[in-house]
Amino acid sequence: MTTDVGDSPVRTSYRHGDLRRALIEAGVDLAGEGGPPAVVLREATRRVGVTPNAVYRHFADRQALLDAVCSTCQGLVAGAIETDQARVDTTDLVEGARLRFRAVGTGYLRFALEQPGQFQTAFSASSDLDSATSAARAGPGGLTPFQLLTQALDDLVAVGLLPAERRPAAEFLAWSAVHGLAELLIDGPLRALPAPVKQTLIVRVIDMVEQGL
Amino acid sequence: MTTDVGDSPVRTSYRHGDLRRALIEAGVDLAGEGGPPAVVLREATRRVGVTPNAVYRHFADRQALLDAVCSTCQGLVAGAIETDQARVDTTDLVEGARLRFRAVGTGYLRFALEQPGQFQTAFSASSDLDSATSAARAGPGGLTPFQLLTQALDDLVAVGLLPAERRPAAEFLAWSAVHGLAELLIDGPLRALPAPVKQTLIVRVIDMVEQGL
DNA sequence: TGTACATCAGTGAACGCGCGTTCACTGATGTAC
DNA sequence: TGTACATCAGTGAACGCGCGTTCACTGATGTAC
Repeated sequence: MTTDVGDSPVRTSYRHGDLRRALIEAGVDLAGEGGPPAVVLREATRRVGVTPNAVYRHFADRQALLDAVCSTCQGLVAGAIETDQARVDTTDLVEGARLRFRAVGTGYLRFALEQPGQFQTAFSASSDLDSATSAARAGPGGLTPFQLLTQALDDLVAVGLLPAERRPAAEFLAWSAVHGLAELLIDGPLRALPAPVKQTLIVRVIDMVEQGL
Repeated sequence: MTTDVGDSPVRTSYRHGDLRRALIEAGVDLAGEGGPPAVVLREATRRVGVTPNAVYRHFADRQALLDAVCSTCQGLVAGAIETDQARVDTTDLVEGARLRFRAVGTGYLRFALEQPGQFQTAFSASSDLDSATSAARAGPGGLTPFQLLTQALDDLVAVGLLPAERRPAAEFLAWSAVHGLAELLIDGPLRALPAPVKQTLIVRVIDMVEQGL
């Protein structure tokens, strides 16, 4: 099909090389364009340049491909959170913990706005949050989005910003508020708001979580 | 097709009588079984006992039917909120306003748990929140869910429980937290939780909103 | 009160579409001798 | 180093399915005279 710059010809269609990964990547692209329902098996094969039935060498069925795509999208969310956390620059331990906690929210929401389709896919029906069986859900740092949130809350307690008795279930309170805002901003009634207003809402929701926790 | 108990025979298939309403009702049932994608035009006509193309006498296309179903589902959510608000029984004006505010959250979440598919349909992509053009979104009291929330917040301010300077955009903060919890409980990672634990989370999220606002 | 007629809500048949999946196959690759 | 062979990742053709939608039609209903 094509040849390398080097002297050894490389067939990209027959013996693809890494068709499994290529299909997942195509699926992630599709998810970005239209969420989970857009992850269409035949379309993924079209983009990779392969016959539809080739999928079945690597996945049991369409659902298995979709599951892999969901996990990968969750890993991308984790990466966005890690990026925001890495930007925190302070020597103050307490303030550092506080800002890294907030970065979970900002990273999560930033990704939701930048890649709404992939975001929705990441947290659609069938996906787990922290199962250790698959590393695909994790970001470069090895943690899933949910695990990053859990750790940030543990750090808040360790540093004295969150009373230990309020720690239980705190991840679900924080997650609810931030996830709900994401849904309203992406899909719901707030989707038409101008970007700066959206940013203001993001800050205010994270404020509310910080105070209400 | 069938006859009434009375002396006048009633044809239920030909000249249906109120096919438009019957199709919407079938659509709401379908939404309850599988959310928006389950609102399948042909299936709705099957349930009503009518030919698929009969739909086009009453709706421009499938999307128009789905829109009507979404609005109706939003009206059902409004009804659930009104029910919870009606249960508030106190002569204390301040406490009454506070409890009716919380009832917006409990009614919303109660409906989400009881009718997840209809809930998701109510607030899916294409639906508005407060447009006055359609009364279908309103409950028996004539207000949409969003309008009920807005009013409850206004009452909090009137009664002195919410400082006026914190009023702006408060509906979006409250809505985010409650809506997010609904998503996590229905569709997301919390869907397998036992019912009592879910109830505890509901109370805690509403607490968080009340304190964080 | 009776008859002629226009209306229009339904029918019946058919369409093209893209989907996921299955079948028997082929032929490049890596391995054993 | 050369040859025979098993493996298995891909092909090509086809399937049945249910969907939304369009067409020309029919016949019960309500209205005008």
